[in-house]
Parts: sequence; C-alpha cells; structure tokens
Amino acid sequence: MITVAIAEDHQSLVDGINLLLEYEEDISIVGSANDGEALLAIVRLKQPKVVLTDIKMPKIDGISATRLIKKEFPHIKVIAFSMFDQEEAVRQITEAGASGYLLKNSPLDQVLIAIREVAAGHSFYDKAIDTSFLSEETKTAPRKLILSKSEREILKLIGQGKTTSEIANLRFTAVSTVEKHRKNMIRKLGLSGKGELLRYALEKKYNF
Amino acid sequence: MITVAIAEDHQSLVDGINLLLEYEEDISIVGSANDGEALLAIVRLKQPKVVLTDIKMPKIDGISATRLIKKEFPHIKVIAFSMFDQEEAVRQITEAGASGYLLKNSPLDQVLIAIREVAAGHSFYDKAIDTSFLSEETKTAPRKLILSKSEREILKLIGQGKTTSEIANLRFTAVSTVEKHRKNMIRKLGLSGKGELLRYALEKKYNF
DNA sequence: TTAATTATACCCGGTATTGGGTATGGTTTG
DNA sequence: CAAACCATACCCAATACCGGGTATAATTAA
Repeated sequence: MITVAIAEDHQSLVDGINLLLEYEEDISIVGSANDGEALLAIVRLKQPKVVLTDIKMPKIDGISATRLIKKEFPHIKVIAFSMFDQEEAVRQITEAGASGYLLKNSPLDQVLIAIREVAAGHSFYDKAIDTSFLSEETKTAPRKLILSKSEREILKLIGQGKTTSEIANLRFTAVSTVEKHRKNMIRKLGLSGKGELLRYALEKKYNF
Repeated sequence: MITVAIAEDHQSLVDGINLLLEYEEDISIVGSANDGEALLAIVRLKQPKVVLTDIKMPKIDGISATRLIKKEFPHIKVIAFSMFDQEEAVRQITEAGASGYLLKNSPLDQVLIAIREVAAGHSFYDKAIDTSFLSEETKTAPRKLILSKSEREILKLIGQGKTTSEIANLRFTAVSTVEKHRKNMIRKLGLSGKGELLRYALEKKYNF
C-alpha cells in the first residue's frame, strides 16, 4: 500500500486528486493540508510513503517543506506539483530532495504514474520539464549517505545480533546513546522496530 | 568459547579432565555432576555447548540423560564416555542423539579432540569403536527436523521482520501462542533472544 | 492403543525496546 | 562566524520480549 499525503492550497484540486485516487487499490491518501505547516504535522503523524506538494503555499513553501521532510524522514518520497515550469523551482526542490515534478495543466493521470514511480524508488518528471540541467545523479540518486558514522557502526553491530547493552559496552558509551542512534535510524529509514532494523542491516550486508 | 559439562560418577576422573582442560583457552568447564539428575540440572542452568557423560550413572543413566537433553536442547552436543566398547551401548546412545563415544582407557587427549570436533558440528568416535553398524546419517546427521511446522512458519514470518502481534494476527491465533513458539525455538536452538532468532532465520534462508 | 509430540493459551516478574522529548558540547560548512 | 549536523546522554510512558511455569486438546508415532 502506497500511503500519500497531499499539500495544496487550492482545495478544489485536492478534492480532484482525492477523487482520482479513491478507486486505486494500491494507493491510499492518509491526509491533506492547505499549507506547509499542516503538511509537516501530517507527515510526522502518518509518515506516508509519498508526499505530493505544491510549491507555492502559505506559511512554509513546498521547497522548505521538502527540505524539512527529507531531513527527518529521508525515506519519504516527495513530488512537487506546480503551475509553471520554472527552471529555478525545479532545481531548488530537486536539490531539496524531491523525486519528481508535475505540472498542474498536465492530465491528472500523470499523478497516478508519478506516485507509483517514485514509490518504486525512481524519479518522475513531467514530460514538459527540461531536466537537462539536472545531473543524472541528482535526478536518480540524490541520496547522500543517510546514516552517520556512529549510526553505521551501530547498525553493523546490530547486524551481528548484538543487543543494545552489548553495543554500549563495545563502544564505551551509554546505553541511552546507543538507543538514541537506533531510534534515529529507525526514523530515518522509515522502519518500525529493531526487528526491521536488523533485517535492513542483514539485507544491505553492510553496504550503507 | 566451548562450554562443557561433565557427568561421571568417579570423581577422580572428573578431576583429571578438569586438570586437562584447565589450560585450554577455548574450552571452559561450566559444571560437573556425579549422576544423571545433577547433570540435567546443570544443563538446564548453564546450557553448555558440549556434554561429556558417562553411560553408567546413578539415578538417570547416560542414555536417558542424553535423550532428555536432546529433547530440550537439540543444539547441545553429547559425547558418551564409557569403560567398555559395547555395541549395544554405542547404538543406543547414538540413537539418543550423542555425537561421539570415547573409551576411558584411551589417552586423555582424545577428550580434547572429541570436544573440539563435536563442537564444530562433526561426530567423533574413538578409533577402537566399530561404527560400521551405524548408518552414515546416524553418525554425521542424526538430526531430524528440529522445528515443528508452526515453528517454521513463525520463524519465516520473524525473518520478514514481523513482530509477535503481527504474526498472531496473520495466523489467527493468540499472541501468547506465538510467544510460546518463539520461546521454544530460542531454547531448542540455543539462542538468546528475538534478535538472534531473526539472524538465524535470515542466515538459514528458510532451509530448516 | 498408549505414549509422545504439537499447538494452543495463559500466568508471573523482570528486562528491553519504542517513540516521543530535551539538552549540551563538538565539527563541519556555507 | 553562525547555522547545521553529530554524538553524547538523559527523561517519560507504553509496549514488547524473555524465560520460567502450567494446562488441555489434538495429532502423530511407536
């Protein structure tokens, strides 16, 4: 199930998208907001897989919102939704971590395609968008290292089946610190517990 | 570290083996008993990797003790230690789950070799023992399936990162039942927590 | 057809993990 | 240099897990 949050100050458009997605069995809208601040609140609460956000919004604009979302939840995919094809806006929100850019005057079914594409880990830019000025890595893999040095070390130890207190001993640090790192990783990676974190560690075979 | 428990009603022999193993850095004696009942108690308490047991013992003989140990802790390796090379005794204790058979009139260093061999997952029979009547599988892989059907199913789900309550929902059964299965598996496999169980599940890639 | 095993479900007390915080120094970097 | 980021360490309340039990019905094996 692809969970989606929408931020858009024109309620009519929100309603339209809601209508469009209503009968898509693999997509579920978990919240919508009319400004950036409300979007952030929804994202923190629901942690959707995909965020579809307008760029021009009250309180917090879409670019800043994207930056904030990607900082707290690097795994959440953001799609920008804008009236105009402005090179500067495309550049800025992509650098902020967005995975796609849609135009409001394009057919609505593009929304559907874009959501599925970014949820699958790809990027999706409206055909009308000139992306030539974006480097290939920026579009497809804008990911810097998500985890910090300590976090990676701790994840490695978790992958060895160590418990939190064993890790704390090995690293000569407090249990609370290891717990904090573990919790930050769970948040950053969008996981839901030590089990999934261990799974992630073993699957990635320490390539993170 | 290979942890070892010894059961032998002649204390002098226990002392001798203690002395022998004292300077082996990779082997540690975690307990010794003079009868089968005391052995069981030690095994339950310390859960050693290897048990070295006499066959003729007060209260519970070595064969019955082996059966009981292997039932509760299939991962614990048992080496029989006997005065005589009796085919029937060799057959019975091997069928009970023992991984090796030593003779008391053999050089003491055989004990060392046997412990390391069985700890590594091999079998070890004294050279004087005629093992021709034992089938190859009986000697090297006397293991029937350690885990039951439900246990294997639950282990698979654990391997997918599911929590206990998620598994209970999926199987339409009580959380307490899933917990019981999980705990039984941890005991049977000699693990120490859900972390290691998950590790085991992923490592064995569901070949259990 | 008994005996053993399995699956089910619950008890207890104790420890670990979770998911939110806050806070304080260092480091890095624009 | 100020803003970000990182590592550190702690708080809290709620939930999950651990490692022992017991018990009962159903199924399987000897």
